[in-house]
Amino acid sequence: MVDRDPGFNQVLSNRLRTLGWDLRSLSSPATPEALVAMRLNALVIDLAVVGPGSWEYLDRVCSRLPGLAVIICTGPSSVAQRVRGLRVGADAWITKPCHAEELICVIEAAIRRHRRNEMPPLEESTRVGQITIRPDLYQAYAGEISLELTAREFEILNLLSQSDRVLRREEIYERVWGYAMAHGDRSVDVFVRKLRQKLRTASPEWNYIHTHFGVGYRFAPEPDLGTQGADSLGMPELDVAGGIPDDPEAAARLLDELAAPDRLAASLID
Amino acid sequence: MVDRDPGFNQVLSNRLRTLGWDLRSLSSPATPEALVAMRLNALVIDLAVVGPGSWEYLDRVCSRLPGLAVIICTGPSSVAQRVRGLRVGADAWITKPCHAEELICVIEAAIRRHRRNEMPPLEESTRVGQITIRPDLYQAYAGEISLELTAREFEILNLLSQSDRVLRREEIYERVWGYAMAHGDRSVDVFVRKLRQKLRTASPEWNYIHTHFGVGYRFAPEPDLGTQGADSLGMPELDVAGGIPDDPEAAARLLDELAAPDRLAASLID
DNA sequence: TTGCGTGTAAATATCGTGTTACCAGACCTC
DNA sequence: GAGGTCTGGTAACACGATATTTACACGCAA
Repeated sequence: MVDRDPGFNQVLSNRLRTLGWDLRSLSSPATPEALVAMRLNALVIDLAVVGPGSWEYLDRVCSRLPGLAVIICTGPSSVAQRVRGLRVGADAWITKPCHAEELICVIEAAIRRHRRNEMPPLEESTRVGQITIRPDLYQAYAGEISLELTAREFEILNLLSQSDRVLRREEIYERVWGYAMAHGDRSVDVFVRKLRQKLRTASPEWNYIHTHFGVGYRFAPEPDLGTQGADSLGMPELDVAGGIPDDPEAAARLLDELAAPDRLAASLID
Repeated sequence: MVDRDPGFNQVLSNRLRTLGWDLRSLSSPATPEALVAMRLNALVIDLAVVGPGSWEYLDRVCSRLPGLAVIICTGPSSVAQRVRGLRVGADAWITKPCHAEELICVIEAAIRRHRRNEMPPLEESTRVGQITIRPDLYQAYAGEISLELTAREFEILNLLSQSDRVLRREEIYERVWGYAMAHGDRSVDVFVRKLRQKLRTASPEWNYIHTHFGVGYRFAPEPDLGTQGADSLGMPELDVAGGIPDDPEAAARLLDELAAPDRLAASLID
């Protein structure tokens, strides 16, 4: 944003920050090259700040950054001025004073247009344990060989792998299926079973999906300690990844477990 | 244009015709399907003509034709209304009365943004497998001989070949046809079949388009190992690239396939 | 009209999904 | 710790969803 009005600046930056936008506020126009370096999505500019030579400046900016959304937000103007600004390459012209919300909508509309035909954000493949998850191929691999996951299996694995928390069945169902889980539905269990089977055949010495009894499932790649290490310690390793869960119910359960250590082993069937 | 004001209509149509635009003037809103059939670049609409249900109508139009530039040109309105219109998907909101010239500039700006992203700058001929894709001729070749692709077939092939990802049908449809795919539409499947057939006759020993069940299609030229020695052996050559998998389950599956060769083709749809 | 490209409809083949039933293990109460 | 109850794991199966293919109708242009 290039603007000198402190109030306008304040209102807009507050609103945008709560929306999670990254705003840079300047009180004088930057060179087109500087704008390129900023890697902007949109530019909101008050022509009064630019002063004489506005049209030339605007022209240079628009031709240097054809993909940039340019919104002119300035004081009273004539039709001829607005026509000229739009012809030069601006995407919209807003007359001050204006509502912040309306300006934001106009910016969004301009960016939306620009974004529409861009290739979707390249989803990176992630490695977890011995498994590679490739969202671009809707598939997971152990080394080079595919796990042959179905679409739904992949979505569940992908969801689980993106979080260290314990996910309740209802949560999983709602995020994968897209609607609320019916009471008594065991679909998630069944798919977790299929996933586990395919994970086990592809990478037998690791455990990936852990059961939290009465709660849900948690994804965490862990080398399979093969049942021999646990006895020697005399007590199971207490390593709830991520510490105390955010979910108050799960936290309460954890505290219960700490208070009754004799029942701890049972809760970690993993 | 959807508007009932005769004067406004007259002025605008005169001006647009001298600019060489093709204008269709309606006095009542058309269904999204009718708009699709018109193959428009932009839609200028007075919400007063739509009456109640304007937002729903606007929503349907914008989601059905994501590539259409929508300009709302209507009487006095509140900030909330304008915000809502823009949020739903309109590109601009002009308040009547307005200057024809300014409205035209706004339309131009919206179309300009839309057009900019339409044609990928890539005009070079690319080679994939045994096929050469020539965007400048709208045609693909195997060596010197043309595949005789139709325009739509070529566009789909060109789109697929530019990405290694799995592309969902809706994605393919929207980028090739230019508007949202109707539910249950199988056009993409049919064109993929025609493409596959032409690719197979031109280059039988390669596979190009791979099906990802429940997801979509992916383009990747891969030499097709097998199917040519099959007759002499009386059994399909089982040479899945990489030989027999280490994974016991996959190996078992291969043995199953050997036992029931008639099901082999189906299992190799990839 | 004919020919061509395009899109729809229907038949078929195949695969995936989710239900169900049953069993094993875990939890709770006593 | 024993018995009852509940939760989760497993397998089989029927149904529904999805893909492929063929055939055909429509629109457009020569």
